Amino acid sequence: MSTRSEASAKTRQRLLDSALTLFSQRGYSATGIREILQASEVTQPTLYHHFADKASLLQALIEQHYGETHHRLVEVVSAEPSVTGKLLAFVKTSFEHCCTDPRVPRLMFQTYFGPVVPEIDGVLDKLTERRFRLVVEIVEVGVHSGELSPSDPEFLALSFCSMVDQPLNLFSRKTRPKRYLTPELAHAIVDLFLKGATAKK
Amino acid sequence: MSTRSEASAKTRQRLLDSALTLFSQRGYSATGIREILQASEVTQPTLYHHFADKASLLQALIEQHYGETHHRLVEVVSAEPSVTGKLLAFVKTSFEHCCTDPRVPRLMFQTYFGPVVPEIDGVLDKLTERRFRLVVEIVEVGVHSGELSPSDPEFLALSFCSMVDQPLNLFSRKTRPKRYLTPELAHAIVDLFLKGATAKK
DNA sequence: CTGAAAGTATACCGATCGGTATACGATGAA
DNA sequence: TTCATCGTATACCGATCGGTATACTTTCAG
Repeated sequence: MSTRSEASAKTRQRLLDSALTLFSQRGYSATGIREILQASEVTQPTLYHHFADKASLLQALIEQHYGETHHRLVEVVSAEPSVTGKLLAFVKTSFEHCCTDPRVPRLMFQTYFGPVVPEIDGVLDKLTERRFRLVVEIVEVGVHSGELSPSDPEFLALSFCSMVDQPLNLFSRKTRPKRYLTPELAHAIVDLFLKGATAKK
Repeated sequence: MSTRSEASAKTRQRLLDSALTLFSQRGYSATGIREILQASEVTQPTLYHHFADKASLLQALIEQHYGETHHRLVEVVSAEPSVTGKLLAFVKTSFEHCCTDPRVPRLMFQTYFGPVVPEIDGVLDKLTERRFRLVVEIVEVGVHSGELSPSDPEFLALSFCSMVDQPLNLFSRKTRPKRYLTPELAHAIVDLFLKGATAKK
């Protein structure tokens, strides 16, 4: 049992955790390495023992959390047979992730929509595209089966993602995202996407 | 004819223009004052003659452009009698503004969604809320008249704004937003919002 | 037992940050 | 003509930035 490497991994994780907190609040470029050191109670040489530089910290965070999130997303979507079920699972799972740790989506949106971070440019685009493709695939099935109207699947997916991601982005900034990102809101979004806002006679 | 104050105003405008370009690209905190000076071909004392500090530059930019944009938005929305017409005018005008100068929405989204800028905190929230209220009012009329389904107007407005703003945010980053933010897309968004994605029989 | 890994403590590097000080040149309004 | 305004040029301030160097413990693995 290697107590040694356990402690090492714990130190590394403490660094990542502090970086996640600070990056998601103040942003990457506005967060100093010293702040991360102080928050994680680690000295500077130790940080550079675990990570090559500041950018590597951000990269490690993005890849770790994006990987976990996407894996889970594919899982729950696959488990649902119907198009409606897949869409609902997509929204609910996205909401749940945000409620579990709002820092993660906060960092993602912040890095994606915020100022360009040259060291990361491209990586985030690929990961975001992957998530978007997941929705496109769901919608394509619906269009082909005649369940959805014969619109451009890319347009439908864009609009659906917008209806999901904008609230995610907005409410991940609040102190208690759970108050807003409810299962009821998830249902309402899918319902509006499918049926529209026009009154039924 | 005051050639003197004309030149002064021109210098001030050159500073604002360079700041808008740089802030919208690299972000507020990542943009140095020296970069702005170099881009606008002005010396440091001159900058501090026109503006108290770096934050005042950002504040001036936000108030100026947000004011103009909102004024125009209220104008075109009021000119349309129907709810559908108002919504369409809202989207089209928002798109047009972005095509005219993508730096403006880029700066807005960047400042709003990006890292917190303490000097500006609160100002942007108020301005964004004002725009949101405009949509809520439109939707409320539709709900009361029976034109729209009896849902929560705040929810409908949130979803509608999401469908508009997310593409705005995404495409304002592209080199030629005009390629994406077309009148056809504006129509499609309003149509989807009203009728939903479910196939009609 | 030994030596590499993981850690602390401290000091330093060059560069850049936002902002200020000083001295002086041009110009237009009074 | 006088004088405040608008401007340039240049140098400087203290602080912080990301990152490195050095020297010294502690601890587990081979």
